[in-house]
This record gives sequence, C-alpha cells and structure tokens, in this order.
Amino acid sequence: MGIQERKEREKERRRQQIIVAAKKVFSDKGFNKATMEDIATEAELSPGTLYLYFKNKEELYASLSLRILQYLNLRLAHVNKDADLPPDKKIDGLLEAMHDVYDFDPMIIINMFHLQSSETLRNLSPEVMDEIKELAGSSIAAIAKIFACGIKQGAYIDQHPTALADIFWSLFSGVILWETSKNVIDKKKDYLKKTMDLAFKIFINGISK
Amino acid sequence: MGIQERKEREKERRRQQIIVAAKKVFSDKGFNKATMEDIATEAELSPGTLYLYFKNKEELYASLSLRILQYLNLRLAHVNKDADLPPDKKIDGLLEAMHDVYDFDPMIIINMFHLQSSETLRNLSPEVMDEIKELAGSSIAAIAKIFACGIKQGAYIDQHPTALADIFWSLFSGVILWETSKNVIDKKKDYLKKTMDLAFKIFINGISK
Amino acid sequence: MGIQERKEREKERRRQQIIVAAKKVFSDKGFNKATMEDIATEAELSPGTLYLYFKNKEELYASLSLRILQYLNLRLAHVNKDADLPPDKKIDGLLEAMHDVYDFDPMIIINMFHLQSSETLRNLSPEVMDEIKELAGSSIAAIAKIFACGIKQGAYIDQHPTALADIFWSLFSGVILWETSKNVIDKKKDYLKKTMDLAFKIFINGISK
Amino acid sequence: MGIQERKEREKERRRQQIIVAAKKVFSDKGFNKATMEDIATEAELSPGTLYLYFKNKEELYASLSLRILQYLNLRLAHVNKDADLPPDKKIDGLLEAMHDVYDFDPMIIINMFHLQSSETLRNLSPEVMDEIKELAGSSIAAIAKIFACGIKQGAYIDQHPTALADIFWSLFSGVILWETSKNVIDKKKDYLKKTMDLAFKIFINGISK
DNA sequence: CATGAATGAGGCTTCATTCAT
DNA sequence: AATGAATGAAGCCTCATTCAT
Repeated sequence: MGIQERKEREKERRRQQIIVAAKKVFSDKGFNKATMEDIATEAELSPGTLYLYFKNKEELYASLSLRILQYLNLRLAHVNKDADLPPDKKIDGLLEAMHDVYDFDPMIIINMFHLQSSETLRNLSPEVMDEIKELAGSSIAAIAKIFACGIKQGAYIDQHPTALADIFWSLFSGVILWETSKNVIDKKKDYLKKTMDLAFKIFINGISK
Repeated sequence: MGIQERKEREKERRRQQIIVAAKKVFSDKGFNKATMEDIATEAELSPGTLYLYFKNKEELYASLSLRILQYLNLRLAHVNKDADLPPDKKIDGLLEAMHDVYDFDPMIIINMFHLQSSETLRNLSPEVMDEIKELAGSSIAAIAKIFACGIKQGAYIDQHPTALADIFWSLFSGVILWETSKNVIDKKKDYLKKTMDLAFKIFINGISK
Repeated sequence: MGIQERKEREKERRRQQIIVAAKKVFSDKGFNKATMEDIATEAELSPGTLYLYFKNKEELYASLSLRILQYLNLRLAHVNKDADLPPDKKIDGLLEAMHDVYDFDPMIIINMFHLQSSETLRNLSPEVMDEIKELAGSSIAAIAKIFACGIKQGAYIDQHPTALADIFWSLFSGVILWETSKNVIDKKKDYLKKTMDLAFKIFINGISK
Repeated sequence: MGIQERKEREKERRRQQIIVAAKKVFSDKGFNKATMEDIATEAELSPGTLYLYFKNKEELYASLSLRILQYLNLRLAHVNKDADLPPDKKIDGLLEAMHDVYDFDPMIIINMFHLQSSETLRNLSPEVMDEIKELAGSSIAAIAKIFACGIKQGAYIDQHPTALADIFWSLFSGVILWETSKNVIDKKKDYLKKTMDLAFKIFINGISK
C-alpha cells in the first residue's frame, strides 16, 4: 500500500522533473530544434528514460500545454467560485490570472500555438488530445462565464459570452506572440507587460456599454 | 531585347509557380513537416530546381511572408494616401485591408509567426531578414498613422499610436491563430470572419473616447 | 570501477574498429569517393554510429593521419633517446623507422597529402588540427635532431638540420607517392622498397661530407 | 580548306581558353571543390559548352596534366638534343627545366598527384590515359637518359638510370608537395625554392662518385 | 527501472550532366 | 556551336526511438 503509493509519487516526481526540463528546452529552442537528448541532459536523465514516462516527443510536448491549461483552469475556477463578486472584481481576477499564467511560463504560451497550429502533429494519442480539448474548452467556458455575468448585469455589450472569451484569449496570446517576435526581430526593450495592460484596458473598455 | 524580357518574365513565373506550391505545402504541413521534395512535386519541378530560385528552405519560406507583407503595405499605403479622409473612413479602409490580407492567404499569416518565433533559424540571408523587418515595421507604422489621425482629432484615447497598432495587429493575428487552432481541435464550423468583425468592433469601441 | 574501465575499453575498441574500416575504404577509394556508408558497412555498423565517435567525415579522416604520426613520433623518440648512439647508427634507426611507418599503413601516407593539400577543408575541429600540426612538427624536429647530431660531429654537410629533415621527408613521401601512382598507371611490379632504399642511400651519401 | 583550318584553330583556342580557366579553378579549390560552373564562369562560357570540348570533368582535369607533361617533355628533349653536352651541363639544364616546370604552374603539379593517386578516377577514356602514360614515361626516360650519360662517363654511381630518374622526380614532387602543405599548415614564409635547390644539390652530390 | 549505445530512415542540398532553344 | 535552365542521383548528417545490459 504505502510502498505502492510512494512508487506512484516517485513516478509522478520523475514526470515533473522531465516536464520542467522539457519546458526549458522547448522554450529555448522550439519544438523542432529541441532534441530528446537535450531534454534528457537538462533533466539529468538518459534519453531512454524519457520514453518510460512519455510515449514520444510530441506527447511530452503536449503535456506542457496540459500543465499550463490546468493551471489556468484552476485560477479561473477560483475567480468564478464566488458567484456574488461584482463583474469588475471578476475582471480584475481574470486579468490577474492571465498575468500569472504568463509569468508561470512565458515561452510555453508561444509554444502552445505551435502545438495547436497545423504544423503540429496528429500523432498525439487520443487521450492526450481529448484532455487538451477539454481543458481548453473549460478555460474558455470559465472566461465566458465571467463575461456572461457582466452581460447579464447590463455592464457589457450583449454578445455571445463565448465569442468574447475567444476574442479575449486571442488578444492575450496575440500580444504575447507579437511582442515576443518583435523582440526577436528588434532586440529592443520588452514592452510586453505595458502593452498587455493597455490591450486589456482597451478590450474591457470596448465591451463596456 | 524582347527575348531578354521574355526570359525575365518566365523566370518570374517560375518563382511564382514555386511560391504557390510552397504556400500550399507549408500551409498543409507546416514548415518542418513540409519537405523540399513535397514542394518540388507540388510545383511539378525537381528538387534541384527550387535551389535555382531560392537559396534554401528557409529563404523560400520567408519569401511567402515577404509577399503578404508587401501586399499589406500596399493596401495600407493606399489608405493613408488620402490625408483628408475622416478617421472612421480610414478605419473602414484598415479593416477592409485586413480582411483582404487574410483572404489573400489565410494560412500564411500563421506561418509568419513561426518565422518570427524563436524556433526560426538565422539561415536567412541578411537581405531577406532586413526586408522583412522593414516591411513589418512600415506596416505597423502605417497602421499607427491611421490611429494617430484619430487621436489628433480627439476621437480616440490618447495613447501612443504605435502601441495601438501593435495591439491591433496582435488582435488580428491572435484571432486568426486561435480560430484556426480551434478548428484543428474541433473541426467545427469556421466562425473566423464573424469573430474577427466582433473583435475589430470591440477594439475600435475600446479606443474611442 | 571495473565496469567503467571495460566500457572505456569497449569504446576504444569501437573507435579502432571504425578506424580500421575507414583506413581500408579511404585507401581503396580516396577521400571523396569513399562514403560514410561505405565505411559503416565495412565496419559492420550503421552510418549514425560513426558520428558517435567522429564529428564528421573529415575528422574521421584526420584521425588516420594522427594515428600514423603518433606511431612515427614514437619511433623517432626511441631513436633519439640514446644520445650517445653514433650518427650512422641513428640513421639506421631512422631508416628502419621510416620503413616501418610505411609498413604500418602504406596507403595512408598518400592520403595524408590530401589532408594537407588545399583541397582539404577546414571543418576539422581546431583541436584535431592543432594535434596534427604538433605531431608533424615534432616528427620533423626529431628527424632534424638526428641530422644535427651528424652535422655537429662533422659527418654531414653544414646545412640547417630542419631543412635536411624536410627534404628527407619529402623524398620519403615523394617516392611512395610516385611509385604508387606508377602502379596505378602501369600495374607493373612494385619496386617501392628497392627504390626507397636507393633513394635513402643517395640522400645519406648526398649529405655526407 | 582554309575555312576548315580556321575552324580547327578556333576550336583549339576554345580548348585552351577552357584549360586555362580550369587550371586556375582547380588550383584554387582542388578537384572536388571545383565545380564545372566555376570553371565555366572563369572561362566566360556556359557549363554546357565545356562538354563540347571535354567529355567530362575528369577528362578536363587530366588535360591539365597532359599539358604540363608536354611542356616538361619539350624542355627535356631540348636538354638531350645536344648529345655532346658534358653531364654537369646537362644536369644544369635539367634543374633549370624542373624549375621552369614548377613556375609554369606551381599548383597543377600538386594536382597531378591527386590525379595519379588512387583517388582518381578510372573514368578517363583510354586514349587520355594512354597519352598520360606515354608522356610520363617519356619524361622519365628523358631524365634517365641524362643520368645515363653521366653514369657512362663514370661521374655517377652505377645504378639503373631509370631508378635515378624516378627518385629524382619523386624528390622534386615530394618537395613541392611537402613545402606547399607546410604552408597550408603553418602560413609561414615560402621556402620552397631554397629547399628545392638544396634538395637537388644533395641529390646530385649523392649520386656522384 | 534506468541506461545510453546503436540504429536507420529521411531531409536538405550540391552539382555533373543533358537538352531544348 | 553555344546556352543555361532543369534534372535527379547521391552524399552527409541528424535524431527519434529501441533494446540489451
């Protein structure tokens, strides 16, 4: 029993160890340039070991998205928990959550798009694919719920909450992507946070009546 | 000589033939999964021929971005040409241009991000890199100019026009990316245009006083 | 640990296995005609494995030169060890060493020239390049030292020992090269050893007072 | 008649034009790194044209050796023409001829060895191969004849003249090869001529009674 | 479970050669 | 005869994955 559990925990710890390493390597080099050996080295494991915990490179990659989506979900659930919170407070919570998600792993957000983009591979096992779908879906739903609350109270324009959520998420990821790519191109200073704040402000303003 | 000219035209036609094929293949498979042989086959040419027109895979890839950026630039220049146009007419022109850019090549927008992302390699010749930088820069500048006009007239909030342009562009590309990836995930219907319209509406509303 | 050591030895054995195969294939076909696949097949390994032991084709190639230079160095050091040996005995030792070097690997001498010729590429890692330089240098120095001894004792003409060493080495390699190429051209019998003996005799005679 | 002849001459001129270009390119880059396009560009012709004059790359390459061997033959024939010249004068002529051969085209001598070495290809047409064999043979024979003369007069040691000629040629080419490769390795000053003089002096001294 | 050496398929790219103009 | 665009075979090398220890 106890021994079973400890094994379980150890196994999970290993998984995390690999995920952390993978996050770093994928962030530094991107999916294709990152090699399994890079990740193994970073995790201080051997390449073979990675395959004991992840079916293949793509599934390992997908796990990162899962991880951040789980975190996002958690945060959004927390915001929605208190049903009586006034809309603007909820919005505050939402924005704070988004900032934290970004801080949680700035680069992985970018990689998530590669994952979702056509480039990425259909080799994902259905289970992982399903889990991603579900988490992404429930994240959007949670955001939509926040907006729905404001709409119901007449604070926001009367649009489908999910559409607003999609746009909000698009804005969030678009800004990260664009500001980051500007840095690659220009090496100038990193205005991301300020730009993000302004973007959110415009968005909230834009949906307010 | 007429003969000289015809050769020139033929050469350009070949380039286009390759670009069209590359666009299709890159869009279908993404940069890394697409092989030069795929593209050659699609273009009904031999692999070696591609290298007569493009230095390497990445430069061929970059050419696609160049092409769409050139188109965007052209359209935006047109909008800015008439200095006396009222801000809201200019905005109309801007939105129309963005729609057309998307129609011009929906998938390539997505690939542009791969190009700019950290994943992308420095094998690009400096000239091509410079040209991309310049075109991207002048596109943003043109968009900023449109907003600047509205700001000066007191129609829009007093923020740095370039920041607004960055956010606008982020929103545009974020929506494309997100809606596209939703389709990959969900295979549901394509709400992109409607979502984009709403996104733009919110944005304009958001920056209006 | 014994286990550590055995692995070390096995790894070295593999290296040798590859080197032996490479020697054969390079000797048969020359650098450019020899393919890595040829070598892998000869070594009964897969192509990828070669790259676990050698950075690239050129470095594998260079290793062969290194190996023979190391052997030459060893032999020459041995000759020079006994400082009191009379000059003619040292010359005997030198000639014997040269013969053995040739026996050690007749063809590789020829390939060494390809390595050094302008044709050869700079893909060699600096370390390997340095090592070759150093070994070649110390070989020549060792030969020069032998001659210097004879010069000091008034047995040989008073010329810079290094110049004599260069000429001696040139003669040695020139004879190998020429006799070998005659065989390619003519397929006649192999007079190399006899020619070499005569060449050395003339040389020694030529530098004697 | 005249028209036929002129065409013949023009064709020969073209051949020479190509040979000159090939000499330069092969000398700069070596056989494998030199491309037919390089040569065509240097000759201000198109790649296709080269194939009107030479069957393939290798045969073009072989022509260079032919050319220098022809020159050497000519010079040696001249030395041997005057049968009554005393041996030491003939040697002077020989040495002078060798120096001129080197000046005629320093690098091509080196390439000749690549040509003759195992690396080089059996693709040569039999005619070209035969011609090379013949020219090389008659050059050696001419050199041997010079030595034979001295042997008969009792000035040189009694060895087979052809063996001496082989060794002489080996020495000559060995010095060129070695000094050149030293330069590649060391980038130091070019001592070739001085070394060559000393080498010849030692050789002559060595074969003298 | 962990290892890490070995695999081998497959990609990008070059370039000698051809052939329609 | 000359051209030069097109060909396509072939080479080097990488790296995800496996498997004997």
